Amino acid sequence: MGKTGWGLTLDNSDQPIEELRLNNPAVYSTMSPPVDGDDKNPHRNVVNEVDFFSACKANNDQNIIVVKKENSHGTESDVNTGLHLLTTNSDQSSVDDGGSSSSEDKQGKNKLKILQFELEKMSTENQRLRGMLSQVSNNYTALQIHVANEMQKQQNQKVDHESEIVQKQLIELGPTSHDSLSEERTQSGSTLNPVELSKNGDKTSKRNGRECTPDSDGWVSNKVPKLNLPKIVEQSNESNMRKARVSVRARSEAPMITDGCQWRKYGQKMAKGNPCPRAYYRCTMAVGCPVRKQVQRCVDDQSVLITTYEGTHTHPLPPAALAMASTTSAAASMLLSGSMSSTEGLMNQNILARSILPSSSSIATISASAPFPTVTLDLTHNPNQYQRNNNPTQFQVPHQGPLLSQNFVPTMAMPLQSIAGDDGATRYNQSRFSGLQLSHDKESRQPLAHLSTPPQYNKGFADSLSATTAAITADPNFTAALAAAISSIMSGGNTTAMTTSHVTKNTTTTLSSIVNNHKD
DNA sequence: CGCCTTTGACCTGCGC
DNA sequence: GCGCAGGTCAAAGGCG
Repeated sequence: MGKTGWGLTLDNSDQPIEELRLNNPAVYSTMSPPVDGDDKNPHRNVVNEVDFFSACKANNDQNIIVVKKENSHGTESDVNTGLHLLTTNSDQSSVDDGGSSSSEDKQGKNKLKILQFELEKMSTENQRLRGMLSQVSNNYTALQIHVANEMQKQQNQKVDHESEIVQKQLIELGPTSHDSLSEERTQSGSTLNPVELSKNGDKTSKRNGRECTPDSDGWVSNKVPKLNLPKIVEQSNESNMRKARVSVRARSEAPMITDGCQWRKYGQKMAKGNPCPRAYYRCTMAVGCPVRKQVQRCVDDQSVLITTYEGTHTHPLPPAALAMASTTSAAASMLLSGSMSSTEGLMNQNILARSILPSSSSIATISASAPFPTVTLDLTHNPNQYQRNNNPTQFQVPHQGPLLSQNFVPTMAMPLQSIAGDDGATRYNQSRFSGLQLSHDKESRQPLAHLSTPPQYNKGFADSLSATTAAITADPNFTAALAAAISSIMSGGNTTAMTTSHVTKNTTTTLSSIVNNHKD
């Protein structure tokens, strides 16, 4: 993997010029052929390499001029210049050292002006990079939702196909084999006519039927007629979507975390073993949106709010809601795709672990226990403490035996965390993931109270993507993590939507360079 | 007046 | 079959 040393940090507006001087030569030393002092004319190449963004051409043209001056003095034979303007100025001053004091003043003023100009230029560049990062973030979350929807569509088609085959078999075999086929369908996890199910007194079939039939899941009203087979097939997919749950544990004094969506409370129940009632909400941002969530305080630590999301939004989401929605949607989709077979499921859980919970500082638990596969994101942990004891680049599948070691690819969990507080950087430091733990028994997972973060951190999710961007740009490590995520995803083949954007592509190049710089 | 919350009733699945 | 628990519905009331 070739290193690209784009040395600009995303939040360098306040940085001294010296840092830029140190970093920028790396860009040219790595992204363009080495420029020797007496080369014919490397500047054109340099410009081409620097020209990440078309809008930047004017600035680069400025660079050309300055670089020519630089080399014309011949004071730095091995300068890989580009933005190396300070060197130019110092060179000039050194040439004019023998002049009068007034000329020194002029030189000083010129130097100052050039410095100011350079600073402004960098600030502009930085702002543009921030904007692009924000756009990348938006694109990525949108892409996540799109992928989730596509996966759901594929599942729908698959189940529809199975349904057709079953219907053909029913026609061919006649009514006598009807019941046995129903049983087969039940056990294979495909759709089953609930009327036939009710005929079947076998308890095993009944249990399977709960997992596979639409009426078993609350997405579809219990009172909905259940005789129409195609409808049931359709509903079954919907209920499949609903089965996957994403649970978020966060400290909050508020009765409900603000995740950018509008919710309507439709019920409240006392759950067994918990003195705090469980509240049921459904999304009201669009009519018919199937997304629901349950909110309940943790029995062991009532400052911890457990929010469980189910379903996928069927409507456009505001930026503030995209992070959470895409996270839950992706988690649900991947969990569902992972439920196809045990091997595939395990594999997909690994993918899930990487794509949903990878950022390195929160506990994530995937529960495969019935009736609903659930991913739990634990945002209540102090990442610094936890990271001392857990290698953030590894995650475990306890029931699988050997430790599966993988490099994390931070993705969706970061915007999720980033909206979890008021101050971006602080929020991130307090809530970023500290590790990943996969478990097949959600009941056995105990909250780690000793790792708690201060309760004030999660007074409510700030519903601003700009806040997310601020959090990203404020922390270079976070930036690197995000860069790794995006560049990894894009280089890994998920580039269909992203490559359509020139800005996005360039930003990814930039971000991947940031990652490499951080690795160094 | 419309939206939201509250709350008791109801339905369903599951264990015994 | 019965009871329990989870989940949902819908009427009633509150609030802006």
